[in-house]
Amino acid sequence: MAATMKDIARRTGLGLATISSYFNGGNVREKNRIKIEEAIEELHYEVNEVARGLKTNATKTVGVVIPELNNVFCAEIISGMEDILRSHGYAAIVCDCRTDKKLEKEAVDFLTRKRVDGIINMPVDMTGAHLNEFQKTGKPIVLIDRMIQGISCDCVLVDNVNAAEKAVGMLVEQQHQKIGLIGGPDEVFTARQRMLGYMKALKDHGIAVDEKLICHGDYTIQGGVQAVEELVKENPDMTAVFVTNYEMTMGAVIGLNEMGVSMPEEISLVGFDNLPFARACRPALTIVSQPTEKIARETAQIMLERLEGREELPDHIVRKLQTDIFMGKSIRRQG
Amino acid sequence: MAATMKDIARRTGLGLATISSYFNGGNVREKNRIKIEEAIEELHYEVNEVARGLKTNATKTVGVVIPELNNVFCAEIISGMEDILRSHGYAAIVCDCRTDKKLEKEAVDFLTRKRVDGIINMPVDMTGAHLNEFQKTGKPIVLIDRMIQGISCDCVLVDNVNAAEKAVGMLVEQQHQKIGLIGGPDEVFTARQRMLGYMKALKDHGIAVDEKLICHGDYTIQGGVQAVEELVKENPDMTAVFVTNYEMTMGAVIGLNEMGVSMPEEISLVGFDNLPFARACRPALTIVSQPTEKIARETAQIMLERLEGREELPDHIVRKLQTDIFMGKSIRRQG
DNA sequence: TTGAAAGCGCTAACAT
DNA sequence: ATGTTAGCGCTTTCAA
Repeated sequence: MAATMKDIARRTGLGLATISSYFNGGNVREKNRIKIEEAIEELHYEVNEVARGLKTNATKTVGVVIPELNNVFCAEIISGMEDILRSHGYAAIVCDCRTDKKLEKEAVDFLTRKRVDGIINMPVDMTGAHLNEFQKTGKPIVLIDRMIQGISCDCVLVDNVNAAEKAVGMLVEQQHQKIGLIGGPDEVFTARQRMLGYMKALKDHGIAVDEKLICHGDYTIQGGVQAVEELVKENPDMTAVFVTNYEMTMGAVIGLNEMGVSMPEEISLVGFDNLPFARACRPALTIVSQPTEKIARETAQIMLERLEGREELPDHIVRKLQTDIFMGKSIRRQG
Repeated sequence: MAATMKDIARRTGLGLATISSYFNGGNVREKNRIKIEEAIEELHYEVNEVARGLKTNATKTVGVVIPELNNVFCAEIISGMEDILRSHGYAAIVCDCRTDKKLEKEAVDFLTRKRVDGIINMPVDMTGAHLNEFQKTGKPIVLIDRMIQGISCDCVLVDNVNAAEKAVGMLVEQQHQKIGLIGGPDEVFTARQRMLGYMKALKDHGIAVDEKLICHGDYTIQGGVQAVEELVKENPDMTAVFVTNYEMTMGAVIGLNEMGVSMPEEISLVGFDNLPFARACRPALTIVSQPTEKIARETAQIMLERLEGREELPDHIVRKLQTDIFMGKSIRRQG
């Protein structure tokens, strides 16, 4: 069995409170401090965070619930957050719910039982039902990427309407008129926002929205392949496509590739996310690039402030970040 | 505050042991079971796993320490493992150590304090020093992808020598002789294995190993870019390259792209990992494909057996999995 | 500064 | 089948 504080107390002849005080930054006489440190060394003592958590009602652990770890956008954000959280002594329990509402609810309940100090969630269930019970604990929730109407909590978002607008605007500037959209599932917040931006850009330039040019993918690679195939088949006059997430962008490139449709000669393309992939394509892809680093940092910081912050914070913080465009060579000037 | 078992006891008029028994599958009279369930419902009771963990000395949590979450190979494996672990009631605390030995040691100590029931590790420090203390707890360790000499524990590996041999063999069959290697850091186990396979393949076909054709990258995208640029510059007679991980494969494709070197006309290429990326390239890449799903499953299963298994297991299980080749069009027949 | 003791929420003997 | 009780390892009053 691992050594306990009791063992240290016995070995040093000191009381439990003194040892505890030592670990919690209290004042301990110099010679006792030395005795304690020797005992720790010899016994290989490591604080038992479980016991501490039970007593203090704080586990120094935050739960992270996301739709797919196996999705570069999510992985990058988690990687960044975990780094910051751990450097502040917090562990991250990551739960991948496979874009499944039932699993998402289960994950939140699971984390509730684990008594995590807070939850960071990129929500799948847009009703927020999965968070209701947890919210009653009064512990902080930070939502990433997608807002939920009914839930009042902090939120780190990306300005997706603007992102899509800029992307489609660039195509229009190059004289494209028949611009296809490979959108995401209609129930996903970001997908709706990006669709909105697409429509806004068209309308602002006096181009009519054509339903036939809009295709709802499912944010997966295979979905992107299918969508682009469908779009190309159904719209011989289409000259450009805007793809609204990374996986589908990759899928669209695969699809064009395998159909033998040349880019940008036959079809111009603006994709989403993942700079390295954009650079690896031939020709390099023009893409919307999301600030994953910044999302990670903001989210972790807000969570840490809620957990540790002394000063009063506003009721719920909403941060909206802007995207960049990486200019590749996948857009051809039309006409 | 959250409801406790005491609250349920009070509300139902039953004793603590009965409630505990209810939660742990003991026998409880039907009418009491109903009373308990009503109380749970009304009080929104959720078991406190922290308290349970303190008592049972088992946290139902496993630690996962990896070099980079932001690396598709790692992300895929974690995603798969987490799924299986959670479906068995285990949480996964993921620690990304950024390929830093110091951070890796810190992560393991951190997890030790958190009293995780076991650790899954894709090791960075090949001396295994970071695991010594944890191993003294007697709790299970499962290593992924890289074996450590000094540490006796379970291990799920990929047959990387064979993988590289097959890959290089394919190039030789197409009459390539001057085959470049973009290898990984020399201190990484898999990198050495892949290098071994490369050499073995050349020797078996009577081709002399040329140091100038070997380049050590760092397993990153940017490293791949640099490596391919160097190799192409230094070796005008080189006709093919074998790249030994996904990030560098992407980097190599970017490099060729940006140098304007055509593939496979000027340079044939065999890459590593990530089927979708291979398909998205033009032309599609021929790659070595690692069984990430299977690695995840095997690892999680071994861990679960160590944690729950009644039957006696061998001292340390070593599983070695085979790779596949995905045939793209990035190899040109030479001469 | 240090020690004694209570208690966080749960499980597991043991007794009934 | 159910109740009583001790104790997991820690923090935190309260006294000394």
